[in-house]
Amino acid sequence: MPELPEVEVVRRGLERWVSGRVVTEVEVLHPRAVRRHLAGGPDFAARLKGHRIGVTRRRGKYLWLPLADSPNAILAHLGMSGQLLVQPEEAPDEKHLRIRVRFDDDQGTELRFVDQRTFGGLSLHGTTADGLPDVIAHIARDPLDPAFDDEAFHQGLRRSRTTIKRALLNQSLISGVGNIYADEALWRAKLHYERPTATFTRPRTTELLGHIRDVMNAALAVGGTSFDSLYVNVNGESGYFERALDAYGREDEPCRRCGTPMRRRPWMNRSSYFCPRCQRPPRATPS
DNA sequence: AGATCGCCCTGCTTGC
DNA sequence: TGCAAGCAGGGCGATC
Repeated sequence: MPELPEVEVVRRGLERWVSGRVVTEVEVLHPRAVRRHLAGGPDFAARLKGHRIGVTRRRGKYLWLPLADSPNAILAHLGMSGQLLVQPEEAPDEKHLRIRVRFDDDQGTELRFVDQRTFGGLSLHGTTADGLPDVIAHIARDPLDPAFDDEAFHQGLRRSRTTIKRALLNQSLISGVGNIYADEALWRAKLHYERPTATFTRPRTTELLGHIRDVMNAALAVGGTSFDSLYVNVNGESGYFERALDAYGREDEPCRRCGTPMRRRPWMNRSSYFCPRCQRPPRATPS
């Protein structure tokens, strides 16, 4: 499932292949794909028609395409299974094609939103003074944002009465970290997912942030290659499927540091993967 | 008001 | 072999 690095790969692909083009027609093939656009599919389509796409932007796992000639932006979230594809117009429709956007030029390609599980979607929103779609004003900056405030994040951890993995998945504290990268970063930092955040020292927070950035940048480096090719460019798959993971999905496999079998624990209706030796649980907390 | 939990959705895997 | 349950899980709204 796409997390920050995969979404950034998609953003770059859209910047290369979609920014600057003018929309002529929008087809909404599944209402759930525009459920965040409260006025509905026909309104979504009508309000895009004739507008030029600006430079794509991203925060966390959200990306958006500002309309160059209006104060609005197309907001996109890929959810669990969403893809934004730039396809030849004559390519057959994908099985789970939800939205099609056509352009007025001679490039011969169109933008397609394809999403099997329909957790993702597109919607149109007004933007705040800094260009952010108004409905994601509560989403914190992500750790790859140059303006991310490490000290504010640390103070946020200290203030919260929660545990570290919950905090990492709280998109209003830090955005772009999902279940996979949370487990990867905690493994690298040798931290158990149930560690209380209130006792974090500044060096511990700094080290954890470093691991989060390292693992994201490594994934981005893999996914961000071969940007000349349209195919690799816009679906982001090359980075996603070849990603080397140290923790996520490695139940019963040896820890790459100490060889101890990795464990999986049910957690918040999903799973946490960790090394029982490298990542000791806090005292008086069931592991 | 901050923290937690249920729900949305489909296809693949697992187990009886 | 067939069916049902389990699992994947981000984000939002309801609830405590």
